[in-house]
Amino acid sequence: MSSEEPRRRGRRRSEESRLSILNAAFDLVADGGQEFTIEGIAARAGVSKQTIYRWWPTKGDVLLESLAARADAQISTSDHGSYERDLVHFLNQTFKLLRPRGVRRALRSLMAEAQHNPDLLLRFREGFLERRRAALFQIVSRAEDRGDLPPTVRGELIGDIVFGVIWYRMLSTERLLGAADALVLADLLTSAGDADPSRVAAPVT
Amino acid sequence: MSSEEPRRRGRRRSEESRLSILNAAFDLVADGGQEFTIEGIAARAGVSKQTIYRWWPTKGDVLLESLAARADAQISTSDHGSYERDLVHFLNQTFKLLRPRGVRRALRSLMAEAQHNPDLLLRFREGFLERRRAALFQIVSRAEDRGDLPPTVRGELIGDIVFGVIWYRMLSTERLLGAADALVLADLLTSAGDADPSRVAAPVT
Amino acid sequence: MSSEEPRRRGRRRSEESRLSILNAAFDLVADGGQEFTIEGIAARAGVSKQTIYRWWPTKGDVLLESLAARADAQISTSDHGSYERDLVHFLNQTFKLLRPRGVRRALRSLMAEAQHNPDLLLRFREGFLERRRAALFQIVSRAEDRGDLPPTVRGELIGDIVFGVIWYRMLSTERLLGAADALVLADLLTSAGDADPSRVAAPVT
Amino acid sequence: MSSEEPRRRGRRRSEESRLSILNAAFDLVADGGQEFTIEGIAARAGVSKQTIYRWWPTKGDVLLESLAARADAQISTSDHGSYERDLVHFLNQTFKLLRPRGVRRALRSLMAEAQHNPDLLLRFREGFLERRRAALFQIVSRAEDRGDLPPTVRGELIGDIVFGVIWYRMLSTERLLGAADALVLADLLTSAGDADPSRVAAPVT
DNA sequence: TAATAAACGAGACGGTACGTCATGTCTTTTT
DNA sequence: AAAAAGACATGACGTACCGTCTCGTTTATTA
Repeated sequence: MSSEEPRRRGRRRSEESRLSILNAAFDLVADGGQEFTIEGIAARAGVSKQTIYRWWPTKGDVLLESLAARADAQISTSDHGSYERDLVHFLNQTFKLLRPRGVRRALRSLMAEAQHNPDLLLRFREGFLERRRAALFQIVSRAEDRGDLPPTVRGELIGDIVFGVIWYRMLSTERLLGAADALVLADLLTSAGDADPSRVAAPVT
Repeated sequence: MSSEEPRRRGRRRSEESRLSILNAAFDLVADGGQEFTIEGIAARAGVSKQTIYRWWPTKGDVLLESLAARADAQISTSDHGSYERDLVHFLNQTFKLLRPRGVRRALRSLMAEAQHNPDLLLRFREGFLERRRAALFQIVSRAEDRGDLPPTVRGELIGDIVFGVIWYRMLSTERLLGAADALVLADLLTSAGDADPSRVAAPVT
Repeated sequence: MSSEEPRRRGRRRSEESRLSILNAAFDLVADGGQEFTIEGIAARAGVSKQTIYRWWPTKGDVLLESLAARADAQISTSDHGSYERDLVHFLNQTFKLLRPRGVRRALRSLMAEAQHNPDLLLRFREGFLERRRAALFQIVSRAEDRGDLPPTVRGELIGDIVFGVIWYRMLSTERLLGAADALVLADLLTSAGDADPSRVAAPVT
Repeated sequence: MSSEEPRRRGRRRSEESRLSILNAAFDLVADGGQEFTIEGIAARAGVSKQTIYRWWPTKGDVLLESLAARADAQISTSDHGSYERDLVHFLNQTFKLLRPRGVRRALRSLMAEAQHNPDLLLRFREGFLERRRAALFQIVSRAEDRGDLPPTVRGELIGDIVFGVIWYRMLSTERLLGAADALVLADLLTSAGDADPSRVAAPVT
């Protein structure tokens, strides 16, 4: 166990500062007032700017660290017996995470930051987007093992559709995704795509 | 009828300035050097800042006007005989529009701008996103008229999937969408989706 | 007689505009709010900027024209029998003209404008300052004719002292000059200054 | 005793920046090219605008600080045996200080600035004008002690006349004051003024 | 009575400087 | 060391005026 890095010299990094920075960053962006700036974070966290710069390359990275933890903690990929039921469960968990306005604002802000900083985009992808995809693919490969996976919609496209719809909605409107959307999406992804025109879809808003 | 605005008094707006501002804005953001600023646009267009502020509320709106024109001009929704063929054609045209790096950069930048300015987001939605959706829905309603539209994927979800995939890809990676993706997507959207015909889709919110 | 400029073609200069510009300029500067700008004058006078630029080179000149008229109208140099009485009368008239805060503000503003525009300073000197001096020198030369003029204080120095004190007070404080000051100043300028002619001037550096 | 400010925390004010700002301001205004602007000062001093705004409320205050130092350093009020000799000495020193065109330009510019900013005028008065008057009054009170002071010209009027003539000349013309003017002025101020000793001077406000 | 011409209001234009804000770096003192 | 405090150079922001330049309209003089 122990061993743990050879115990560096000097004062140790303040866990208190770290946490108050992460919280300040999230709170500021969640509140929606536009003062999401390094100076604003420092002021709200009661911390010097230098302390932020010492540990994170950009304010986007602060946000990223803050959000990645939340997502990992709140979305499971447990087995519910069938591909479709797993999917519905996954989607509902995800939609629930996105219910608070502040969370959506934070994610939108992070995605926006990443657009004019390629390095941050990379870290965002690896530290967040790909982890969400990996979670989804646990479900997919379990379905594959079960022989549950339909032939039409496979591979990366599944992730592109699921997260595509989620992000597109989040970025372009304030309209939330809900349980009904989870059912329709799961249905689409599990249907074999082989012709029984007798079914009638429900009317869409 | 006529109507003909009553011919206002003073000097008229300079069409030359207007165009050079739109082009300068697009060029700057397309070049990727991060100097996409009002001052940069003004300098490159040979125009005073005030002239920009007089006609557009934010630099995002300049970009929006510049991009909306391009998209309208380059994507048609012509009839190719079947829903699937129409879709493939639409998707390929769209993917082609997005081929140049500069166009993608401009769209990503605009989407990013819109994230911290709700008013701009509104204008972006109405002036761009909804117009793209409307184009797609011409194809959809033609399919409906033909009796070509499968029961599973209908209504707003079609747009959410199509544009969701496109935007998600564009915002999170540099990987282009191509002809193969067009076929798979079109196939998905046209398949009846009835592996388990007993299921009934729940109503969508 | 007549002669009268050969009567140019076209519309004649609008006396109404001219007056409302002069008044607007004076009022703005007298009110003390800092909006003493060409645009402000135009707006308040209900006139276009071009009309101001057509007839005056700078806003200082507008003010100059406005003030010169007032001074000429209100200060006479009538004969009151002695040099000293003429002086006292002249000073009191001048102090009275300067009593309204707005007049002082306008003069101060004009003097200030003239400091960073040599051409305007020239016009200010000729159109205002020298005219005030000339008025004073009517009194002085009348005294000379009478044999009333003391030997000590003569020539330009008289003007420098009188207007020096007036302007210095006006520019550096809000303290008004009054009747008592007129008496002391007149006394100083009329005293022979010959109590002890044996005095020797000190060596000059 | 000591008192010694408790040694504040962060980085200390840069004396180098302070001095180059003061010099840049003076040089710019002395050169007469009209680019006496905050941006110009910053550029010439190799300093950011923010650093100027941090320490001085207006560019006039920069100039004031620059000029006050010079005047304090160059004008003494040493004892030359008599009131008149002291005065002549004081005047000649002052005239000498004003000999360089740049110094006059700077003072005129400062006086002009102060005219549309009452707060600056206050600081100008206390930080400059009143200090010059105080210097002069050292001479006057020494004369009083000696019994040297003539009855006619006393109190504030002395300062008003001396500085009135100086400023009026400086603001309204380019004609320099010289040794001859010093003699005449000193003579005027030291003459007993008793052509008609029966008259009594009125008290000055 | 038509043509010509100057002056007018309105208002857009290219500019310059303003004063403010946020960035990322650096320096000093404290823990 | 690491932290808080805070000064620094940089650079963009959005605003205010500057002086110039069209426009369409009005008023006068000349043909």
